[in-house]
Amino acid sequence: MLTPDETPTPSLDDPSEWLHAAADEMWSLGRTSTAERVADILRRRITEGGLLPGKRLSEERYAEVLRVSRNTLREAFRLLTHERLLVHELHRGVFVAVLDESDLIDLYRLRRTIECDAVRSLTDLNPSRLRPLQDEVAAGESAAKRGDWVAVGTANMRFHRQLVGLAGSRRIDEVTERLLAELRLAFYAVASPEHLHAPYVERNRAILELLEAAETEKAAKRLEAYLHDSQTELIDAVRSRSARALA
Amino acid sequence: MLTPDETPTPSLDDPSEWLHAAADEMWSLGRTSTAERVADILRRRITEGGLLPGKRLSEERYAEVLRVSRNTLREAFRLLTHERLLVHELHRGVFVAVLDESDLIDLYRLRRTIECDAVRSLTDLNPSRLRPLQDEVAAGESAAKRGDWVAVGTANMRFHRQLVGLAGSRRIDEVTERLLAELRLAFYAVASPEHLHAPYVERNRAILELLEAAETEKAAKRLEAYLHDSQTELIDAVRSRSARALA
DNA sequence: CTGTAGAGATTGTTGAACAATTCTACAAGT
DNA sequence: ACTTGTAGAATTGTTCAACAATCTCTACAG
Repeated sequence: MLTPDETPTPSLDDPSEWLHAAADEMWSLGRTSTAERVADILRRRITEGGLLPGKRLSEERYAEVLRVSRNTLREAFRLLTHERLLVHELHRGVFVAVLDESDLIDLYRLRRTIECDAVRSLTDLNPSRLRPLQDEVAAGESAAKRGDWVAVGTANMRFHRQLVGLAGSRRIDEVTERLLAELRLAFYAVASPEHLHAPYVERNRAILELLEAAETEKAAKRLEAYLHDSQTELIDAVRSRSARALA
Repeated sequence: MLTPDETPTPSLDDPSEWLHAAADEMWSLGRTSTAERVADILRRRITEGGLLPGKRLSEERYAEVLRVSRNTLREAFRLLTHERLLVHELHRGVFVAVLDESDLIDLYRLRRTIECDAVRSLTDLNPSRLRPLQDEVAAGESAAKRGDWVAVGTANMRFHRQLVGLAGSRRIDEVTERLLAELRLAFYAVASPEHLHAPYVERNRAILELLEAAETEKAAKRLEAYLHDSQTELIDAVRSRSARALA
């Protein structure tokens, strides 16, 4: 992982605009702690690409705009740091995490073991439990048809989350959750989600159909190939993007 | 996971004693943040069995004895909460985590996939990298010979951490780290570590020797059996312990 | 151009205060 | 005996202001 020093900190985000709407939401909705609500807002802002990797988040500024104390904001920062969306450096502050190529390789490495193992564990699965997967595949296909590539991306994420969820392990779900959240950082950092997500809509369907036919081993193999290809595509995209950034 | 309400909160820990020594350490050593140093102290206290599962940690009391502000202490609590050593309940405080049987099953489930996959990935491994494993096996054997079962337990933990480390993945290492920390909660909650750790000293050696012979698949199979047996033994131990607690 | 000193800015930590919520104990009713 | 309700105590949640510790950046000397 690159430290924020090495990146020319793209600072395209002006909190004074979008945060006002969010600040209202803060105090209307919510039965959780204030820190968690702050974290929710920032998390969404990060995963939706509003806060770019490398950006430093000033305590003073964000505390003021979100109208919470610095202590509470720091609490929210801790939450997001643990989710790896932010990185914290002593006496320097928190930054939106920056993933380099080795991070992507590492993430996919873990993702392959977790997801494939989850699929392989699905012996005699009640077909009704595949329903959420079917829904997500359908959502992805319809989104692709109307060219909504952001929706395709989220449907894809949800498909894989549901897939792992079939294994029925709380901790595996959690690891997957964090994994995908971190990966999203990279997805939103590349230019065209279309090229990145399009081919995987039908591959998800293929995996689903194998599961419906109770061909777990074949499904796992397909998934492994899927993840391999996805990894190389994403890395290529990030590479070409950083090449463009240098030019 | 049981909520603290359901357990008769074993409250055998008196901070006023052991914490004074720790409080000195606080301000002598350390180049990290105060919160992290506090977390280190509490973590060690928990994983070494001084703070029993279910125990509630009062903010006021611990802040006073450790001589840090409540805000800083809460930051430390949050660190440990994310490591799953503590659980936080809104407006009720933090408690040392309590693992039930389903947690143990879940932990071992994840542990099997992670560790076995790590071993299976070890094709053409440089034999010199097995050195740390050999050291830990030796440490375990010598500790067993002199009856130091706590040392056997830690050597065992370190062996498995090193084993996973051979895969060379930062995130897999992290998941393993958290996994083993959480498992230690259960290990220290049972009475006799001897019965629990003794048989695994030689099983670790067997796995090591298979790796030395480059028999990765056989090693993985052995490891899987190891983890299966370890799981049932641990669960039995916890069961008999809770049965005793009821009597 | 390089290195460094010092001023300015930012984070780290504290302690006190008050609000919000939970816990405790006891009284009343069934 | 058991539940229910309700004050009051105790504890956590959150804020604020201040200061300490550390980093960053500018300006200047070499």
